[in-house]
Amino acid sequence: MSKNLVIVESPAKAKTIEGYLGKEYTVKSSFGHVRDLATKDLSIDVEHDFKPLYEIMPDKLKMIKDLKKLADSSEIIWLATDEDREGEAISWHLSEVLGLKPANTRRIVFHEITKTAITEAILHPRSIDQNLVDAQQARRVLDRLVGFELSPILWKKVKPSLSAGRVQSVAVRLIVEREEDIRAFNSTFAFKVTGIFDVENEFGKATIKADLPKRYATSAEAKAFLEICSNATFTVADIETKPAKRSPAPPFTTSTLPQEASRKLSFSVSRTMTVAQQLYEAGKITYMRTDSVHLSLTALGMAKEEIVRSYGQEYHKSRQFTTKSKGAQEAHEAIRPTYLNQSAVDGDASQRRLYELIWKRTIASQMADAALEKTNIYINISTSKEQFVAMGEVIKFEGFLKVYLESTDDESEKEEGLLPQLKKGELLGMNEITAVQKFAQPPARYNEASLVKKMEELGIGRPSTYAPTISTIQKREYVVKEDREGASREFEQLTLRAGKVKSAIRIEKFGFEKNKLFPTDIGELVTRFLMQSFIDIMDYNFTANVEKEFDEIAEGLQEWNHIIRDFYGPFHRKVTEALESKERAKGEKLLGPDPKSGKNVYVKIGRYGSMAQIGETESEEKPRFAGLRKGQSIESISLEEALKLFDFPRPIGEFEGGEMIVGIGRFGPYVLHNKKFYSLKKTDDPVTLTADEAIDLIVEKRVVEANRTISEFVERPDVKVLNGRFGPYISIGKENYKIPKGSAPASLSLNECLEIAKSAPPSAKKKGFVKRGKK
DNA sequence: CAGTGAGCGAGCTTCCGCTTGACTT
Repeated sequence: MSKNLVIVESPAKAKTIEGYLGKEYTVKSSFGHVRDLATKDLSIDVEHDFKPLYEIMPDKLKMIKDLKKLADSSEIIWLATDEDREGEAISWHLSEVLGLKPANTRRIVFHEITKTAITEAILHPRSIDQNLVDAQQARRVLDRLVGFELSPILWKKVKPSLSAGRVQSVAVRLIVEREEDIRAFNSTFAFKVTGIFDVENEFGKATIKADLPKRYATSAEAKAFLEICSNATFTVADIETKPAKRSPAPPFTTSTLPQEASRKLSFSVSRTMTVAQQLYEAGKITYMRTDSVHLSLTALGMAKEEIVRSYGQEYHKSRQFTTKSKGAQEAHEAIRPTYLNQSAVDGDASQRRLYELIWKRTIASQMADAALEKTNIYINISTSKEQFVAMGEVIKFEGFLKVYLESTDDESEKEEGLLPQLKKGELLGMNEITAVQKFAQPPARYNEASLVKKMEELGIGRPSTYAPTISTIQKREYVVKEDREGASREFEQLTLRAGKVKSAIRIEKFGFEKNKLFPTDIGELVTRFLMQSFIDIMDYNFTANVEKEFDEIAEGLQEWNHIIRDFYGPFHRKVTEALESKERAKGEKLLGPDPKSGKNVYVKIGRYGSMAQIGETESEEKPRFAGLRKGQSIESISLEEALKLFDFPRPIGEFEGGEMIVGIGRFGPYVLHNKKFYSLKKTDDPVTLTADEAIDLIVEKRVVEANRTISEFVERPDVKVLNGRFGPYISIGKENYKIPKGSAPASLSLNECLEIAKSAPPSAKKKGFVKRGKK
């Protein structure tokens, strides 16, 4: 048994550190938090200074038992959790549950995982900072109070199983409000004039493209301008060149990495985080959940060496960036390769690509500025006071651009290249001038990565929760991520060529969206509901404001339960008020009368989601109901579309003596035949589906079913080897089992199947192990 | 997996932040 026990948060870190410390030290990890508020009810004694009721998390019980054994037999216990609020709290909870004594307990922190940093930390231990721990308790208690008092209001007043919280509700609000802005957006237009001119001088022949800074509001004005140009001469009025520089972006954090991985690699936020985790565990990159852009001295040194070696001294420039985001805690470094001389790693394609991105970004951040030369050429029009301007950009020294350039979300980036050589006063030949009707763009919808960016800006959520929060608001069906078809519109293009102005009407596509976040009916309804009664919690600055209070607790200027008391009083009154006074929110909307019956047609939110209704709920005669289909919403559905929903179920013919009926169910449109259900394909339309198409569906499914069974056993009809979505598996009754690698599924005997089932680990679906956010 | 929606009432749901696996049909 070694003399010293060191406890860190992550097992990967523990492994590395153990190597640095030698055999006098055993290094273990806590796997994050070990104790939390009990899961049942509030678990906060509101009457007695908000005393929290803590409980060891069920999946940590065994680990704590093992740690306790080790701690009891060690001379000194070193608590080396992260140096931030949550890390301090983990150390405190550990010392409580392990029964550590101050005499032989040391709290240490280090900022980078190197032998020097760790030995240095061991030389300068301190004790647990109770103020910082209290700031964390305040954070934890506040989140529980908000979440567990708001959610039940939604269950009663909107729909069961909904949730609300300090972070998720504000994230949903961002998406709802962006959608409202887009709906309210009035697309104005203006005519943009561009000229193409011919150049012919001692440097050769070329063309030059130049824009008119002035835009014209109407087609008539644009046309008048082109006509003025038709017999004008064009001369170079002025040539302006000025040097410019461009600097590299800071190294990655948990917010910027998914943004770039989304833009450059089309990764979702969760995929980026999963792959980054794999790289971290393989020792390839530093920790991936960080809000810091700081690089260690070791990293700076490695970067310099690599850059000088590969590109030369003049490409290197040492930079240290400072973190600007609200509420950053900086317990870690920026995300960077562990070894900067490795520009590539082994692994699957995702790992290699993400690593390359991280490597380039880190290296570029330590490289020299790019030197540019910007050129503006102004072109006079003999018949007008307006001027055309051509803009060009030439790279004089690549600097960091040799390695990496950050992308932007704005796709309409200007390409500014090299301009032909010209002289002041030179005459240009007019090739053509166009005036194109350009529509203004509405605000852009969020995608996952840009939502993370916005949340970081507002200080909402933490690096470890960005990805889970995004999946929570989708699982609760407040938000959907999807593609939407755009629409087409006409625009006018006027062209001046050979002295004549011609007008053409063209068609452009616009509004196409891919993988964007849209609010659902329920998301909009819940946001509206919470905004009415809990505007302060929905405020974009709520988190930033409470963070200031937590900081005061951390500095010892305030008692944590006083802060909570001041918050809880008014908050709880509003909760009671909302429960007593507010009506059930249904988001009901009247679409108009049903032409057949004359009764009103409504859309509203019911227990199972959005639905349409014909007739009144209060009337003697029961109303008819029909669920809205996927992609339809209360906000956008028309009366005609709503009425179509009542055409189901619809008989469409017979097959093998049984009637076929098309219907729309919870899982989308289907055909019912002989008590069996057949889902329609995405391309099939339930309104127009014919009997022949339905028969195709039935036959097709039968083929799949026939291929599903690999083997059956006469002795045990409940045991089967089947083909599933994830490959072959064994099904016994209602349980399914994985087939171990190396055994051929088709040749498994009944005994072998039963053996596999027996030795299989127990199902993880037991209570208490269901992951957050999953249903 | 499969067609609900009124109202009654049982018993359930829910937060954020720190960490990894286990395992899906």
